[in-house]
Amino acid sequence: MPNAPQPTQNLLLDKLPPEVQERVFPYLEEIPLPLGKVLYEPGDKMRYVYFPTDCIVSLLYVMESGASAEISVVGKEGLVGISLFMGGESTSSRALVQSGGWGFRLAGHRLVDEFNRHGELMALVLRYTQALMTQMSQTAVCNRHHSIDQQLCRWLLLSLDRLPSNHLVMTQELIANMLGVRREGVTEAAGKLQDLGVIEYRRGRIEVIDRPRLEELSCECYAVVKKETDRLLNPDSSEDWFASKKPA
Amino acid sequence: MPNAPQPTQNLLLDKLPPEVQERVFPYLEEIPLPLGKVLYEPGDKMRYVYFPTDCIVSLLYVMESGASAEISVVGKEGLVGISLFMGGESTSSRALVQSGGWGFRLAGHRLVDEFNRHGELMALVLRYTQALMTQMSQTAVCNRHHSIDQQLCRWLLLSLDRLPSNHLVMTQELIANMLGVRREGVTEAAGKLQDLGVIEYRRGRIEVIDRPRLEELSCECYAVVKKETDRLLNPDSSEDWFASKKPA
DNA sequence: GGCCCTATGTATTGTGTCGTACATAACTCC
DNA sequence: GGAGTTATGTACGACACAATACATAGGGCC
Repeated sequence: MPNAPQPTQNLLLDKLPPEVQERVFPYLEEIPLPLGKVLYEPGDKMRYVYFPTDCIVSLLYVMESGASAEISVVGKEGLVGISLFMGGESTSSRALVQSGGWGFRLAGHRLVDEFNRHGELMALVLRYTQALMTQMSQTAVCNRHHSIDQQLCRWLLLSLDRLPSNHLVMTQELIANMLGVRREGVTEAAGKLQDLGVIEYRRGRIEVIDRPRLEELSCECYAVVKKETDRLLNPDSSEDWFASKKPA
Repeated sequence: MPNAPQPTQNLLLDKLPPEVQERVFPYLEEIPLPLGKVLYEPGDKMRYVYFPTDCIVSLLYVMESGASAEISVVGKEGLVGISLFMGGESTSSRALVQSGGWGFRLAGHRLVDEFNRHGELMALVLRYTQALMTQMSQTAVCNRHHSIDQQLCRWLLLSLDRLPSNHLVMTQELIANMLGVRREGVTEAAGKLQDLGVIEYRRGRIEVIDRPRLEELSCECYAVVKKETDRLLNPDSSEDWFASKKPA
């Protein structure tokens, strides 16, 4: 984990106009977000919103049986805790750090105060929320219609977009929990991708070698989410939203 | 279809404070929403929002292959066209009338104007949007983990809550399209429910006989969505939100 | 009443994933 | 370096659902 992150590494914070940044940034707290940290549980009244810079947070639902399924992921393009400004103050899902790193947190009432100014922050976080809904929708579609092989490709691509390098620190067991499938299913799918030369992995680490091929092997779900996120959050440019602040 | 619906049959419109109703209601247009009508296609810039009174609108995604999957349903508890105030102006899904009836529509700019007053309407539609997200999330979970039998129960219950009586005018083929499964799978699941005395059906019509039993047979997904919707939209009361305006 | 269209019923075969069990290999820690 | 722990590999039977094919029956329409 590189230290001393900047708030502007988070793409939402980066995009705020200077006067909003002046109001908000003094209250941001730099905070480590290690793998496995739970930002909130179902029903928890939220006290903070989190702006990831180089980590990934999964929103997932855990069933009565203990089985789980990932609903969406949040990285540097977004924020965790939308229910604070949506009005619900809690959700029925859990927010779990899936890839460790850093982020900034902001007291809930500070965010709500700025939201209530009805300015650029409000517009931005609402558009982000719509992008998140697209991701949730497509997760539902993907769970219904696509094979584990395809879903693993989608998942790797979503993760890759949110990370500064082309490797993930991640066990197959953890991926299986996210996708809501058996670990053995992930082993088999990952084995195929390795045979094809698309990824290379060792214990707890996956490196993506051939990203274009990975996109070909993925179902359409990744592209739908990516395109819609670019459209909603980066309307002025056809450029890749995630790449726009990627460190060299 | 009964005619001459009142705007207040839609629970969101009903819940608005009188002064907001006075501003908004004059611009509402009563509109028939027959089975199969498409309110918008993916990417369509929305011109109206729709407030169903006694019909059900499905938000669904249609894949390149032509296969489809329902993301969520909207009835008298909600509105169709949230992307107007979320800022995206379009979505990647299709809105299709799944059970015919009536509703009211409002020009998009009228809704946005009222939303921008930052009053009760904004708070209400944002909370509704969060409820919709819960439904989308749970659809993803349900698609991953639950059997067709369980999903059919969930789907029947979601529909029933939004309809004025205990029967649905609906072919098994249509249900299969919504759930994203084969029609034969629905036939089998419906046959089991009929054998159990939970429902009765003939060509294109399903009557729910034993709703409590249906809730028992359903997966937890229905209850999660129901409880969260009640919490978000009916915070002052522990009463059933959907039943609160149900005609006798 | 009889015809036709469409909704529903049923059967067969194939495939993907699950549940389970166990083997092997990599990394850690002493 | 060796032991223990954890991640990954592999195999086998069971099952749910898909794909396909075709039969039957309900209800509208002439």
